[in-house]
Amino acid sequence: MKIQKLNQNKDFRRAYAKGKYAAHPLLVTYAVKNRLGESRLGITASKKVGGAVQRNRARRIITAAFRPWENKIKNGYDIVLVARTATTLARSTQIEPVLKKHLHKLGLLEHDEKTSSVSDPAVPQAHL
RNA sequence: CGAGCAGGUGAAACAGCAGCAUGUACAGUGCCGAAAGGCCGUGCAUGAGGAAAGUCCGGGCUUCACAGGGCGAGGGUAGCUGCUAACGGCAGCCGAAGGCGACUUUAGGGAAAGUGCAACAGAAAGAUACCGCCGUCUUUGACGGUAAGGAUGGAACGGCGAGGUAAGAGCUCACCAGCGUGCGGGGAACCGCACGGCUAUGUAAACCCUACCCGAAGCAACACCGGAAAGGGACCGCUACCGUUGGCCCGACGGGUCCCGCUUAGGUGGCUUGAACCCUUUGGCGACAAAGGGUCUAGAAAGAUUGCUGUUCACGACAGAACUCGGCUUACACGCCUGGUCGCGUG
RNA sequence: GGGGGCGUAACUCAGUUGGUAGAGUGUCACACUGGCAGUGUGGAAGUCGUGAGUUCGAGUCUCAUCGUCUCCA
Repeated sequence: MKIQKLNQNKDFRRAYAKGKYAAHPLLVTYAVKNRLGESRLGITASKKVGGAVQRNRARRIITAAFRPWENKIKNGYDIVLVARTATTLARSTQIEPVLKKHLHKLGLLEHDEKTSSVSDPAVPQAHL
């Protein structure tokens, strides 16, 4: 199942206002049901994250972390992934467990196998 | 060897796996569509910067306005000569300031066209006598002369010395500074010399004057496709039926087709071959120009070179194209190259 | 991507031709009251976002820079 892109401002605002969310210093995930019969994904990095270089990097890391889960998402959801300041300093391998935990918590995976609770990875420090 | 000056250049490298965008080739009688075309797969090629940034200037391009010329308003620039498509940019030179020097910095036209302002202080801020000095008289003062001295200030009829005088003063003279005229040099800014009257404060990044330049807006421009709801025009019909107005009749409106058209969701183009880049030669002090040869080098639309692993080193700064080009300004870890200068030592 | 504005006391704002920076609210002290509120009197509080330049002298003029708001689909 190919995930569509979410690009309308009204859809983002609907996700923030009505959706369920899960938060972590590296990533915030919002999810809300839509009536399209397919799922859509939006990734945002606000100006608070940094300049264009930092925001592009944050988006790329989150895209890379999301790729393994792309085919396992339930249909009919709008998902919004929000980058934070610490995301710029992280690696995609550190983002992925956070995303997995969030997807489980929000019930977005098709085969909801019972996983052992994932421990939060440490937030990277600035000098790394 | 040390210190310092100027210019140029690079912007970590390599390998493996996975992945993204564009172009191209091939394949499936695959999927969507009336069609044009789009989507899906595999291979190959290409894929951010010196500042891509700030948006401070100047162009290309597009739309609107506009016959041509003049005057005015508003804005900009300001030594001279050149370079350039153009510029407020660049090069060389001149003047001024700084440095032992290599060299650096410089909004650097006009204040005798006019107006304004110069707080406080000071007698007085281009016009003047407060104290002082000198002279005269009707002598606790008045009048006249005087800018050498005091005091105020950022700035006070140029500075300093000598002569001169009642005391003084470019009144006279030497030197310096400034202004004007003449001669000589230079392409010009300007420089040098001579003479003259001895006078004019500062501010034009205050108004202003002089010379030159400028139509406005910007790719979210604009063009095309498409065209919801309302509206306008033309034609058809003016008959039947229905509704509204009306007590009723007549009449009016609501009808159909075509065209125009504001705004709006969406799509396509604009979108990358260009004052382009690289090399060589020639001309020029240089900016740059000319000739010859070679190359095609991002073009997205929520927005593309990234994730993970490994190796090496100098251990990686500032930072991400969005129509495009030439500059300026600002940010920045380090490395390399070239040419001058000063000091010390040795020959 | 491209236009336009605004930064002054803790807060909200004034500040005409450059010449000692003000107002209201708040805050502090004192007085009126037995105490509080309220009123009155007096006081403190400012690198004028930052850095250069012009000028004798910049909140004001010029340039650069930082932050913030807003408009254009």
